[in-house]
Amino acid sequence: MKIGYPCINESLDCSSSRTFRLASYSEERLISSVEQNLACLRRILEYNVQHGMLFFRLTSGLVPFASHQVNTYNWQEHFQPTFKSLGDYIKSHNMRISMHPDQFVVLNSPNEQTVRNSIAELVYQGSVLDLMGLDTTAKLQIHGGGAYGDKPTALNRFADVYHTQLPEAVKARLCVENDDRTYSLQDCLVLHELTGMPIIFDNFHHECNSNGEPMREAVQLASQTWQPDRDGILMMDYSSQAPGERKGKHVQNIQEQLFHDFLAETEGLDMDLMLEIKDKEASALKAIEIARSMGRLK
DNA sequence: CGCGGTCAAGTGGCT
DNA sequence: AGCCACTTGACCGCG
Repeated sequence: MKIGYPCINESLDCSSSRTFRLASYSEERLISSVEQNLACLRRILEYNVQHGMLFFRLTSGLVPFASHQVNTYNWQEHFQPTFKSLGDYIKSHNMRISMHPDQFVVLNSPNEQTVRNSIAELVYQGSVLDLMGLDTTAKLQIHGGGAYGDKPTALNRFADVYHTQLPEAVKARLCVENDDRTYSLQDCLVLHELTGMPIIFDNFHHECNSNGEPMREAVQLASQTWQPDRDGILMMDYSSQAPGERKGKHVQNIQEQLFHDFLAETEGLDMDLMLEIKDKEASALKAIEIARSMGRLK
């Protein structure tokens, strides 16, 4: 098991997602931002290794406007050595990496332009992992998208786009994650049947939106969609409800008892855990201690 | 230098 | 009808 956190390290005084407004786009600004982002990413990865956190989600903002038409610069070539070096560091420390394209990536949108933009974004994010030289256990996770009042049709539209429009380099990394209101684990299993994509399982979304499967059974169902030699072991997002807040809001700090209970419930199941908790590495560090105390982590 | 408005992009649930 | 949340705030102009 590896444990990590997404995108941002709050202990370090740098961000790996520096950007700028579209109105102030320039090649110089782009190059300067990417340089700073990759330098910060290096520091974050080093911090993670020092603290035993071997699962990390790269921010979508590493390369500003990477999939926007304004950006015609060949940043792939310019930064290839830097990406390669980062990838070598990741591999030499046996880290697991994911990326999570944001909510604007909707493969089953009825709007063709939205689909085209979504594919361009997936190509960008996949190319970051490719440039790093990471194998296909490094994943891109997206949600099922909208239902548009007719979920079966929307699911089929997703599968059609998957088969007819996605490059192989994206398909090799793409995973679907159950979301908290539209596409439950069962819906994702349908998508898995239609496409072969593995399912990234989110325990908190499952608590918000499911068909009643007990947590252990749900983890096992998702785990079965991962081909070990192609995909690696199950990736999971872990979180819990912020007490007193509206349903679906992520907690600020890890609730240690709930995390302990989750590990007890999933004993013997292999997975890597991404802690989607607001305070980032602070909770990831606590989670690592708990997992160690339960013999789930060295 | 701190604050508030705004920023490439989508969708659905809540108030 | 508009706001909010979502895996993640950061930028920019103004006082």
